[in-house]
Order: sequence, then C-alpha cells, then structure tokens
Amino acid sequence: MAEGSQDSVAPALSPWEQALIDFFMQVSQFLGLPKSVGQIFGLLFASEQPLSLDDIAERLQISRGSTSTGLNYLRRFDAVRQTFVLGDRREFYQAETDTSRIAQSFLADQVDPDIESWGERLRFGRQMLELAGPLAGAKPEFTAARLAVLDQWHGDIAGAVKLMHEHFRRPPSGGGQPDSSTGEKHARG
Amino acid sequence: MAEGSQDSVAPALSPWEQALIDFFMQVSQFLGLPKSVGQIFGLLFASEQPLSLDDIAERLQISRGSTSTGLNYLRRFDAVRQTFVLGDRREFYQAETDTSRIAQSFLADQVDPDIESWGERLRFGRQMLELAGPLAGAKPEFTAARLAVLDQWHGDIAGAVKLMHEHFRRPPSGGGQPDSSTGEKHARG
DNA sequence: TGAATCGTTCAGAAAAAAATGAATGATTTG
DNA sequence: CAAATCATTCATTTTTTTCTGAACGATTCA
Repeated sequence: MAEGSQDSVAPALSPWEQALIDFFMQVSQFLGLPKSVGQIFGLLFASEQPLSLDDIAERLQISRGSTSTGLNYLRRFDAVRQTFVLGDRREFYQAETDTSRIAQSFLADQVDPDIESWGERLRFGRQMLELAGPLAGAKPEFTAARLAVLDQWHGDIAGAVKLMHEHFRRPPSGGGQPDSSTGEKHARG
Repeated sequence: MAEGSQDSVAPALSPWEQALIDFFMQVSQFLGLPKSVGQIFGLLFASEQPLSLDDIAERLQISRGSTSTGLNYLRRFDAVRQTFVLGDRREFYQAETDTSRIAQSFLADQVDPDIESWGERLRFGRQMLELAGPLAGAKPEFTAARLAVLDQWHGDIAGAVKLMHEHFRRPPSGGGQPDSSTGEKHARG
C-alpha cells in the first residue's frame, strides 16, 4: 500500500526485509565487499517496488554517500536493474534475480583482473630471474623448479576461474522460469 | 647448538625472495587473508631450506605473534609442511607446492562452512515465512517467487563450489612432475 | 628440580577500510 | 535564467582489522 507516513519516520524493517538484508550482508562480506553493499541489495531484493537512492538510505539508515557508492558496486556487477518511473526524475533500482548474470559480471570485474595481473607479474618475474641468472641468490635448479610450480599455480587457478565462467555461462539446472511475479509494471502516470 | 648467526642483523631479502613475497601477499589479500600470511608463505616458497618461526619473523621483520598466527592459517590450509630437524627442538616449515592440496583445504575451511551456513539460514528463513504467512508484510506470491530465487542462488553457488572441489580433486593438466628438486630429504617425522 | 627455550595468546597500538555529510556538478523545472 | 532536485565525490570521522610485544604454559635439557 501507499506509504501513509511522511518524512523523518524510519519505516522499520519488516522481519522479511531484515532477514534478507542480513543474509546478503553476509554474502557481501564473504565476497570481500563492504557490508553496505549487501544491505542495499538485500533491501532491494526484499522489495517488490523499485526503490530510489533516498528510499534506500532512509530505510537502512545509512548515509546517501554510502548508498551511492554501494549502488555503484551493484551496478558494476549488474546486480541491480535501473528502472525509470514516469513523472519522477530520480532513478529507481530493483534487484537483479538472475544469478548467472551477476556471477558473470562479478567474475569479470573482481576476479579476472587479478588473475591476469598475477600472470603478468609471473611473466615479469621469470624474465628478471632468467636475466639475473644465478646471481639471484639461490641455486638455479631450485629456482627453476619453483618457477615451474608457480606456473602450475597460475594455470590451476586460471583453470578454476574458467570453469566458473563456464558454470555461470548457461542457465542453471532448474530450468529458466522467467520470474513472472516480479514482472510487475510500476511505471504509472 | 647449531646456531650459526645469532646477531640482530636483518639478512636483507634477495630480489628473488622479495618478488615472491610480494606476489603471495597479493594472492593473500585477494583471498581475504591478512597480508602477513602471504608474506610468510612467499618467504617459505622462496627458501630451499625449511625455516623456523624465528627465522621467518626475523627475515620479514614482523612480530613473533603475527608469525605464529600466520603459520596457523597456513597450517589450516595445509599450505605449509612441518619438518623436524635433528638436534633442534624448534619446528621448521616449508611451503607446500601442491596446489590441489592447498586449494582443497582452503575450500573446506574457508568456503564450505559459509555455503553451509547460508543454506541453513535459508531453510530457517523459509520456515519462518511459511509460518508467518502473509503477516510478513509482503504479498505471498512475491515472497514465494523470491524464495524460489534464493534457492536458485544457493544451488547455483553450491554448484560452483562443488565444481571447484572436483577441479582440484585431481592433479592438474600438467602431468604429475613430482617436484624432484624440492624433494630434499632432511630428518622427517 | 630449576633454568632455558619455544610457541601461543591476548590486551593495547597501529593500520586499513568503510561510513558520514557537506560541497560539487549536472540536470530539470518554473 | 534562477531555483530546485539529484547523484556523486572527497576530506574527515568512525569502525574494523591486523600487528605488536610482553606474559604465560609447556617442554626440554643439564
């Protein structure tokens, strides 16, 4: 229903909202993201209607700054859908429910760059060592063996990441139910 | 008895050591672990001989407390091998080079518990909602749809984790080179 | 048994990360 | 065009994490 109460009143989170916020807060911290990101996503996920930045900040009692930053994260991962409400200049957000989509973006933005950077670093280090030769301070055979291990490390991890990409490329086992009940049209005049 | 250098001189890290320490420090931070953990592993990885806790603390110029804590982490993940040197009461460590082994332990210790905890939390939340029914403050069809999405989330992620487990269960593509040059035998237990 | 050596633990210090909120720039409305 | 609305940015404050180092218990050695 339409919110009867006006400003300054903290609308008190329902248990439903609270549970989802807590849940995604944990997920967020597991992924090494600020907890506010999880909070925001949780609130959006719990909400049937799209919410504006101010809605979110007010409901969660966090600053607009944090909210803005958090929404940026979520946008980066395509974890949030931006919807436009007629007659309202503000931007409204709702939670993306497609896991694959989010996971792919997350991998691309948060994981791939690191893996790639490690690869570069390894290549560089190897070059340096090959140039410096035995001067580096350790036995050549030993360093050679270590370099081999490093390559294995990198290849192994990169392989795991590739596997994740593939896993999230295709829709999961459940069979794609297009989430009918969420498809409410809200853009009203 | 066999104490060669008892002075306070920090032996100055070689470029080889420095490079590896930096590298694993980055990996460590990526994984959400204290950077000292990465430093310690890097130093061990760079060193042909096993090192004692004091060796590590001294070379890295970090406190014994941090070193002890860091070594605990590494032991948890089987990222470190404990070796016993004859005539020395202290414990010596060297880096485990088998990626699979480390990855498996890491998954088991750092990832699996979270996934499981999420699962519990979801089951619990679902129960609560089913009991509370429409009282929870949102339309039943909507909450039902959301719960379905949550299940998909969890299953999807759990699937990814299982995939990782499988990936690291078997030795990686490279064909098992038994790491001959590292296989130095010193008093084992 | 007593002195010495080891490794761990934990309260406090230091460092790092995140949140805040006012200033900023951009866009729209009257 | 000026006023108003909106989202972002950034210097500062707050919170969280990590490191430190001395105290402690355990073990070994003489």
